[in-house]
Amino acid sequence: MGRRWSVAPWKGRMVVSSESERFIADINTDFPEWYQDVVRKADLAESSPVAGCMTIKPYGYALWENMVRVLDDAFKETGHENLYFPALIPESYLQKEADHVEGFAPECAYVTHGGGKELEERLVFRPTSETIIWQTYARWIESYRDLPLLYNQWANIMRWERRPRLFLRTREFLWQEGHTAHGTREEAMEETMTIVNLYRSFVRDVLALPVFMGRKSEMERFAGAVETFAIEAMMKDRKAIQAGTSHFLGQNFAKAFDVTFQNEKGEREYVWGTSWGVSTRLVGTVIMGHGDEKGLSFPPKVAPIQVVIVPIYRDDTRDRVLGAAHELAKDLKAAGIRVKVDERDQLKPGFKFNDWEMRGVPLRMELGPKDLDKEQCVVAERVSGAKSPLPLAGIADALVARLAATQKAMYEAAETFREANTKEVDSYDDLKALMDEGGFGLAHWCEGSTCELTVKNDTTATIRCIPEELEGAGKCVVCGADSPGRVVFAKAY
RNA sequence: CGGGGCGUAGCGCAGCCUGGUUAGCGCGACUGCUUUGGGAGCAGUAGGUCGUUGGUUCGAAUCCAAUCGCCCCGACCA
Repeated sequence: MGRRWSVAPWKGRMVVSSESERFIADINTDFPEWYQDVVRKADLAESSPVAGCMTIKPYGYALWENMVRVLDDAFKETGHENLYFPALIPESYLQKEADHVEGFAPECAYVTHGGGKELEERLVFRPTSETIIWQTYARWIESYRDLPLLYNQWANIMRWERRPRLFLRTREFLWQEGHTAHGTREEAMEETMTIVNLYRSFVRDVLALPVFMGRKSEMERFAGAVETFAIEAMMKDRKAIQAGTSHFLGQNFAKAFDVTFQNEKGEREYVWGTSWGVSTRLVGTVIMGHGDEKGLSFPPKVAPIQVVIVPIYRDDTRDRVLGAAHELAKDLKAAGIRVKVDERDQLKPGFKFNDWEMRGVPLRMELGPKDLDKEQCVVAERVSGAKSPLPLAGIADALVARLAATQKAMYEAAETFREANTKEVDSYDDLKALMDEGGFGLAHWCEGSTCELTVKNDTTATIRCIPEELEGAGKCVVCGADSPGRVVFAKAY
């Protein structure tokens, strides 16, 4: 898998491989390789001895943890409680909902032996927990007084994917899955929408990425759901990624697992359900949504390290500079900033600059003896590359403000990028051309599966979602029939 | 599951076609000295069942077969 690097002509020699190994592939010409490079070289994760599974390393896990913290608070604020169901599910449970089993059976992993003996009934390692949860809810729910049930769990999931990629599609991954039960259709639908809107705000305000939010077509719907809603973000290669889903389950699982309650009038009714989730795929979403030719670029709100201090010293100034760096770090920490002092003694500052840029740290502080003499430091921004001196007095407040500005700038850049690569198209030829060059195509669709499939076969692009804001009469771009609105077409992860 | 590429030191590679001393190189690691404001230099040290199994041969990293794994494209799929 050798990589060739172009010769820098003025140097008059080949850039040797030892040098180029420090660099990453070109994001514009070799996106998949770029992705692998940044994940590996930034120490986010690596693949494991078991195909398709990954070891998440501390820097990558910290990113996930930051997302988990914000989301978990948001779930609790909206009235949800956490609990935990086991990973192993009796095979027979999975069989009870017809669409569900059809959707998940091909990618299930089974436990067949335990204690040295073959099990009487195989156990499925959960590909999602609807079945075991609804089986249990049947016992937990008796009356309208037990409703709503607003539960969430943080768990690992196993789906035997055929083509795994770190964070984007792994056989084992981490996620949260909310499973709620309600007394009325309206209430369950409201819950579905509350969560998908929560996901949208999270991705916008915390991950700094704009999304399209909308209904899924019947073809793209979750196995067992009546309606699926999703948020779709654009990656730097102009492909779409589904960043979160929220499902209105209707009474499908209640009927499959006989989950009923007595209403105020004493009548038995089936309960209404929802389920919703986001996963470690969000890490991949951030990587591909913000990365550039220099590597990763993390929004301050989730960056494991928000400010890195690179001390610059010689032997005779080491103690002075390092001492000042640690004092500053203490101040920044007190101001709530996630800060790190890069004390690696054997590396030159220049190397560290590039290293932390590749690893996506939003702000870098350079601190040397000359700065200390002037009671200042030099602050460099990852996104703009701009470097400027800042007085040490009041530095914590100044950096808090810069982090906020960076968060905003990153969202705006992502939005500009998405706008530039999103087009309304009104002919099938235009749609095919756009899907070929990459980007989101907003086109009218008659809601027929035949037309949807035609597009998929011709372009490999799919309908990512059907946003409410694109409603309005028109003619289907494929067949010319009446269309209730535009939908988002794109190639997707 | 189909097409293509690849498994040699922690990482990146050469060697294989045309079998033959002790399997090389760069980076990294370790030790020492000099360095340190945009990817440091010199000297020395350690590090390998050549993915695995079987076969051909006096002799296999090299030839043959099988097998496992990784990457890309496609099919399938959150």
